Amino acid sequence: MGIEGLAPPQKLSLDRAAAASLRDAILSGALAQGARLTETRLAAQFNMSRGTVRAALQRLVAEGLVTQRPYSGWDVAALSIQDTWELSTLRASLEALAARLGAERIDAEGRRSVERAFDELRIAAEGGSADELVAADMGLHRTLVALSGNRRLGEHYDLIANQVRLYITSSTIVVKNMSTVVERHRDLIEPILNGDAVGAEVAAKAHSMRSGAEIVAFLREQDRPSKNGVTAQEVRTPL
Amino acid sequence: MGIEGLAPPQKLSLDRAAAASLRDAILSGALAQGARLTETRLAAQFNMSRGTVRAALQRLVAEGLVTQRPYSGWDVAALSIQDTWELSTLRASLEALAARLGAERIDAEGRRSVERAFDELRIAAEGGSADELVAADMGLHRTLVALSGNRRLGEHYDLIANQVRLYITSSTIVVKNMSTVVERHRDLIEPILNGDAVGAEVAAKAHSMRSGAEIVAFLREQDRPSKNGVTAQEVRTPL
DNA sequence: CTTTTGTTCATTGTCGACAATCATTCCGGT
DNA sequence: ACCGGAATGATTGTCGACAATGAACAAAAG
Repeated sequence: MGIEGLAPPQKLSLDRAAAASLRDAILSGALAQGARLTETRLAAQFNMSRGTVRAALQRLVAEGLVTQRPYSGWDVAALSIQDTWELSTLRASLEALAARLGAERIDAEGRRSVERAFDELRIAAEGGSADELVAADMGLHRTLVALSGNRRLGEHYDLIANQVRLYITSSTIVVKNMSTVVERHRDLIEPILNGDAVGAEVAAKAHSMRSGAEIVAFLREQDRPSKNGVTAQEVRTPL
Repeated sequence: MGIEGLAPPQKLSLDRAAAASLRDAILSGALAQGARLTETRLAAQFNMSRGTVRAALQRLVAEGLVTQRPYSGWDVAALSIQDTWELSTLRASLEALAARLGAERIDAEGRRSVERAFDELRIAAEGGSADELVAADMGLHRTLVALSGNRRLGEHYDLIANQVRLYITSSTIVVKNMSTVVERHRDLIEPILNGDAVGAEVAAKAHSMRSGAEIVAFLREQDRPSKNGVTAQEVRTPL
């Protein structure tokens, strides 16, 4: 047994670090959807070789945050309304699966982790910023997915959740009613905590579908002409 | 509108070509699970630079067919029984979703494509080889997924289906009863062709879960000690 | 003999330079 | 003015060399 509470100083390889930096920039909205990414410029900004940023970009392609057009360039992924529908549908399906599995195998420690995440959400809903609320929301969902005990499910969920974040942060969706958020998540976690597998599955699907439908409705309402990333604004804030 | 069934002569970039070659070798079983892959040797065999094979390997990592151990090496993915369970569960969920969506929006052309794929399966079941049967089976399922109209669902499904292929081909699972295969798939496609969404979802989940359970049972029966890729046999046939 | 430490070697990580490709621009012809 | 095609510039694709790292082995201490 190692020394308690002493994590190894994880040294990321350069390309991983670069990928992390780019990922943050994209998910925070600093890099707009559809923005062009050139290897040379990134290499200069990051003080590293082009091959290294190339590796980083390929990682992000695998995550669905960047698209590669051969011999032409790399773009920050631009999501159409069709894409948001696809992502919402997929997310609902995966969360429903996770909820069912989680309810089947939840134990004392699992309950604690869920309740802890739920408390964080409550706190954020009362006095936190919008960003904190979004973070707590995603944190709770991630906790539920982890509860399923299915590592691959978690991986695929992360991929999708990250892409969902793409348009959540970019469009700064405001939550109408803070207390509603808490209520909804209480309904979501209750059957899981009770070990009610089918109830959890139903609740999770309803929860995800509703939030997905709301996002799609919000984007439709905006009626922005960026059906396919036509806007392609440049970088909002420099790296 | 282009000429029917005439795809442009896609010249893959070198790293894509290398990735394709490696993918084939892995999925065909020529490269055993857990086999070590060294950049230098592959570069020599493929007559290309190390950086290029590196890019190819990274693609395969994203597909879940290869694992990367930093500063240490690349391995062909080795799946434990836990992994097969995870993959089966995920696949079942995605196929159920696809079946429901497909049943909701099927049209005349969709019906034709499904029936065509089903015919191929029937033919393969009667007079084809085992490989052909597996290919037709996967083809039918892929057709159903495409029917959902959800591109991302297709992408995630492909990732999982490829990993499933990893242990299907490696363990050469033999089908006991050819006619059973056809029967089962008839039950699967019938509600979809009828536009029965909930029936399709139920049938698809049942179909996938059963096949997954059978595979897990088969692997358990084999009781091979490769719980975590400990076997790590070398390359069976040279590239 | 076991455990720890030092060393060597194979392999990955990173880099800068050159080649292939694509998008644009410019020019001549009509 | 309009259109086609060649030149041009920018960007990605590919390569070989050097540095950093980890794993296996050997040596020394207990």
